[in-house]
Amino acid sequence: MNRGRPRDHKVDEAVSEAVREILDGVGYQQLSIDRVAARAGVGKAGIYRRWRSKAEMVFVAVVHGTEIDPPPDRGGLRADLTALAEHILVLLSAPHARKALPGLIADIAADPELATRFAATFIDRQQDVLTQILERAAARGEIGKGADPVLVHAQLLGAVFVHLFLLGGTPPSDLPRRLADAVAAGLDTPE
Amino acid sequence: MNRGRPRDHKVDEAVSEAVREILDGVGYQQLSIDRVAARAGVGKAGIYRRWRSKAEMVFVAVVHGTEIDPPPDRGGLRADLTALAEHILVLLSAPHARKALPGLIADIAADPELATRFAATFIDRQQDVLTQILERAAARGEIGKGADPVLVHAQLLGAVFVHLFLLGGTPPSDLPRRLADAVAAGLDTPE
Amino acid sequence: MNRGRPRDHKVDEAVSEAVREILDGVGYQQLSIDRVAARAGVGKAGIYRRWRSKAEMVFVAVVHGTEIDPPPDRGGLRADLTALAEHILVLLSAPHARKALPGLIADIAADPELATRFAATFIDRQQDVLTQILERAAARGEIGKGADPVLVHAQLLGAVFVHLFLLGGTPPSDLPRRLADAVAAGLDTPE
Amino acid sequence: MNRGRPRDHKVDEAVSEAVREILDGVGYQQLSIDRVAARAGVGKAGIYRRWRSKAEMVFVAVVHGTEIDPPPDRGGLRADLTALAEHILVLLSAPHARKALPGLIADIAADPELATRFAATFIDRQQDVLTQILERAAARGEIGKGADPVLVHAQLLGAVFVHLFLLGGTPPSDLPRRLADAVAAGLDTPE
DNA sequence: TGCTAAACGAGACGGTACGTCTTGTCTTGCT
DNA sequence: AGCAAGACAAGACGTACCGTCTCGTTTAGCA
Repeated sequence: MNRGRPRDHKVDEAVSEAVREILDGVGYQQLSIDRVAARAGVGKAGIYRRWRSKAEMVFVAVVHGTEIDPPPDRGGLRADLTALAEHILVLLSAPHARKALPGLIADIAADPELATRFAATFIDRQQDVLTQILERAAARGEIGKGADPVLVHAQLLGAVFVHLFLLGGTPPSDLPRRLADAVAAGLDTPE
Repeated sequence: MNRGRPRDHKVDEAVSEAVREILDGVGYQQLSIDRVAARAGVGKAGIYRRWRSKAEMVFVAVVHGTEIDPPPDRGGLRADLTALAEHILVLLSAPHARKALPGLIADIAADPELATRFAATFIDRQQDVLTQILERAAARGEIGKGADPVLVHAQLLGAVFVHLFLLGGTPPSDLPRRLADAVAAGLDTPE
Repeated sequence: MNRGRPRDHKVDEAVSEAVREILDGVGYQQLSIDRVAARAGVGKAGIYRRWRSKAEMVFVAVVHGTEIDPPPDRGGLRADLTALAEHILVLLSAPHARKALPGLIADIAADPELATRFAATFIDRQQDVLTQILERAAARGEIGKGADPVLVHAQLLGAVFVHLFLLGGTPPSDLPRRLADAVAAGLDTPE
Repeated sequence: MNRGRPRDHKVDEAVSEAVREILDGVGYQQLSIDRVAARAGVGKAGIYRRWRSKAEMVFVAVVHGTEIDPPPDRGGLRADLTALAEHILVLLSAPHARKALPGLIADIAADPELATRFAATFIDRQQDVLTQILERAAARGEIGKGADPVLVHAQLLGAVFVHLFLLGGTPPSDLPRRLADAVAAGLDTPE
């Protein structure tokens, strides 16, 4: 039996929207629960009822719905990897994500419970996709069977992350292709 | 002409030590300027006189002195890359660094002036080293001349970063070697 | 015509009991509507349906039923006044009252509507009783006719209040008698 | 040795003034620490550094400086008592006091430490004055020596309190004289 | 027996205030 | 002029209540 007044979905939406607006405006560090509540026209209790912390709230507002589709077969390893790298780059360079990610990752790293959730929703999906890509490539005979999807994924995601958040400027537009080429070249001679 | 009392080097040392102790103890987010001042037995003004922000202070205390030596030639591309990856891994997984880096990167990303300094002290050195390594390999004929040190460096650093801060656990001990192998394999065949 | 579900008397009782328990436990300031509702196993709406505020609710739970009986003639002014002072002392020093009164009076003083009600149920009764006592004493010839019941009542009630709530400790057990003596002495020479 | 920046007296003054303005405006219950800080242009920390609670802050702002002077001899018991009653009435019916006292007394009653302080600054002074008055009257032969200053004070203060805070309206202007007469009459005849 | 209306417990809603903590600046007396 | 100490204004933190509301359920009188 469902007791009590049910939660109002409008609150979730208003908060998510306010989070994105504030991220765009002043960034993650200047985003405070008070500010989000005021902007969303929502009580602070309504936020704490849903999320344990600022990081969790932003995580849901920014990362939610970024699930990757099962990757269409583009006919070859390089094309598949390019598509995946492109997808990662688009996710991470979306305006909200770009503003939120460094701070969000810092808070996630300090909160094991949230880290688990982040890994499950974000990392694992991409690794799964990569696993499929590598299996398809192996089936085609492009590469051997020993390729480690975790390592390859770390190279792709890591390289995009470094470009976006450590090198500062806009990454070169051909980054996904060049990255996919480099990674694929490292794979195609079966070890 | 130098007027007034000269700065006391003991302050710098006491602060750096306090920063490292607090990082070890409670991590970057719980480290506050007040706490550092109290722990170091130093006035807050003495800290603000030296550093503009918590991020800058921690940056100096943690990243300072991590300059990489000119890389000894280990005789081959893979060995050189393994050594570099190993170096990066050691830097990033040192206890203080591991505690500080996610938060530090977040604050750096939000502070352009500091971002420039971080890039200069940390990123550029590693890229320089990598440039030397790639030039030596090209001279040996192991690879062609077109290799992009920025991209390769992003793969190395990024992959280590992802393992340490997004995957959570301890990275496999052979990560540097496997990473170097993968990257080198991507370079072998002159494009 | 009485349509709809009638109010459940158990709610009134459960709330009154919860109020008294919480007063005994943590006092008036820590008593909140939420807490009473939770303790009584009652919805907050059920409370607000009956009382406009915490003060009103506590007022009913604590002061209710403290109506004074028509005062038996004890044969003399001093005896009558002692009985009244004793009655007031007992009312005010009952455990719940002692915990509730200072805060309750503060809230009553800030709420004119409630102040009216409090005066009618609490003050006026005592003044009426005192009026009877003074009239009986005048009829006996103990005092003249000009005695002001309001002033006398203020001395009695006020002195008890000061002892209980401003002097802190337990008032001396002979307070009612001594107070009645002093007040009677001030009356008995007809002015 | 006095280390650190000394407290700024302007803060004390600004807070006291803000407290009085807010009391005049909206009363004790609506006076919040946040509101006082904002009105005074002062940080909340500056308030909590000085006072433990709202009650303590208001107590100092409202009751401070109400110390009674050593009472001039007005030549007779009734005149002395009238002067004292008048003094008490003036103190309690001053605008700030009238707004603050009910709530303040409630909070004081719930805080033993503050109750002690309140008794010492407010009650004890008046009792001392009354003791002198009674001793002078005894020396004049107006009354006996057994008069209890505590009881007499409770009658005076209590009666004024009841008039001001329980009866609601403005007390009659001759209240001090009539009260002094009644009390004096109760003392005249040495018991 | 079914219908309607109000009361029921539960708990979410937008707000306000709490008391604490942190930030970056400022002000002492001492060195 | 640098130093340690610590006060300053500002404002965020997470919690607790406020008084209102919205659920699904229960209990009555009326049809």
